[in-house]
Amino acid sequence: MKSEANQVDQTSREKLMKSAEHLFAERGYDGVSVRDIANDAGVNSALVGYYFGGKEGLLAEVYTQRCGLLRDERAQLLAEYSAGGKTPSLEEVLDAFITPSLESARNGEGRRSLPHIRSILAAENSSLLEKLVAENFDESSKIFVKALGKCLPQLTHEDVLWRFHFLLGTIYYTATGPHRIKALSRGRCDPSDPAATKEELIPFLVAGFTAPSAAKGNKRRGRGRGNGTVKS
Amino acid sequence: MKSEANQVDQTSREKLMKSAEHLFAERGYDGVSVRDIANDAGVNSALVGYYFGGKEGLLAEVYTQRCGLLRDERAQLLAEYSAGGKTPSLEEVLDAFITPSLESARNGEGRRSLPHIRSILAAENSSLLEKLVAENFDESSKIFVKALGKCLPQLTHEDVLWRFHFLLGTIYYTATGPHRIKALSRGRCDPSDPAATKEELIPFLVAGFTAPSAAKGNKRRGRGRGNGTVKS
DNA sequence: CCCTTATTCGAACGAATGCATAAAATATAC
DNA sequence: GTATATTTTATGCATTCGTTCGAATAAGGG
Repeated sequence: MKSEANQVDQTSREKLMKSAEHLFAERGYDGVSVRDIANDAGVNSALVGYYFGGKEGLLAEVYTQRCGLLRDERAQLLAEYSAGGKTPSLEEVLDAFITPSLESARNGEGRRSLPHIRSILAAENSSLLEKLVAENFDESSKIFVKALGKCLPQLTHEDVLWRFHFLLGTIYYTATGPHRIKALSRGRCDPSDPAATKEELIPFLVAGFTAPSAAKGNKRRGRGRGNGTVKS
Repeated sequence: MKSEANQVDQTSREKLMKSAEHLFAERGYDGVSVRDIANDAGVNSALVGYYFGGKEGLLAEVYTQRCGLLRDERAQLLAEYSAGGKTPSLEEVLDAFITPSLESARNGEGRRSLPHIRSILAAENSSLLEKLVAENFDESSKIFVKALGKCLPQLTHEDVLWRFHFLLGTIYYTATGPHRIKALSRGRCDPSDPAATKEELIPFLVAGFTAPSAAKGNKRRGRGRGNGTVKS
């Protein structure tokens, strides 16, 4: 036992990052002061400047680290589904992408913090965020978009991108605003339950992704209304 | 000519609300000061206290007004689709719900501000937001959930709620984080174009909503994986 | 032991915040 | 014209913000 980050023996730097992640996810970037974070971590607030150069640096560090974990988990799951050179099914690709997002509770106790932080920053601090996203996520996204495209050869690249965008929306909203559906359903739909969420989300997404292409370039895409009308 | 809110003849109150909507949507609640808003509106900052009782009151006023407009637009579209006692199709219900969200640019020039504001508040000021949402939206949501359920009798109520939740995610994320897909597609997918977004979103959602039920109670739900695997 | 380096701490800074108040300006009524 | 009510402006206040600085403490090598 080398007492790395086992339990009690955290360095001040680690304490700060942990508290920052927690508080940023809970109250947003502008909603939390450096003093709040340092207080929650039980260290002096000047350490934020010492270790991270300032509040923004602390945020960037937290975000980058979290992104790395998430990205690795996703890549590993995708690799498992691709074992033996097999091409993963659409369901499997979606599962590999979604599962780590819903269960990002493993390391420490960080509630589903990354998507939460991410969606907060999208609004509050968009300039900094865009840089962080580009640095940490674009590459990972491209891998999954490619995997999705391989499952869906009948779609244009743009179709896949659009639907990937919608997929992101469902994930982020599930992390950000779970209260509304919980209230509407009187507690019976609980987006904070990863298993239940996945059970509902995957079939929804599979069907959405396999819908006929909507690209304009697709001259003959039969539409009219497709099967839009449901027998009622 | 009563010079209500025609064009140039805005009252200071209106100017404040307009600027507040704009700035809140752009930088978040904590990210904007009362002075910023008043400055942008070209009026004195004390008017915020005079007219709205403070910053929170201003936000509540903006949010409530915007919600009312959105709710009315949605209701009107749904009524149009229900003309003559006919039951609207799934596509039509979705269209009635989505279109006003994507095009909330009409009044003034407010970019798609409401979903943006909404998603910001979800993180920043959740206590105030939850009250506002409950006051302004729950009733409207129930109407659409009911309309959706009528289109999808084979689904359980919980299924419909879950999918409605996913639908909200796609809308909010489209309003909040359009940059990522725009960058990934090198500008060819533009979520700020309502028509293009709808053309992609509606087929995706129709397919997702008509997917077989995923409810656990539904013992016999037909196929194990549906058409999840695509011919490749 | 001393000396160097890395950390931690308390205090303070200027700037910006939300809010309240009083005076000035304008409109309205008589 | 005068008095009253409404709207706008200007200013001040107490607080909090992120950051910086110098001193105090801990750690380690010679």
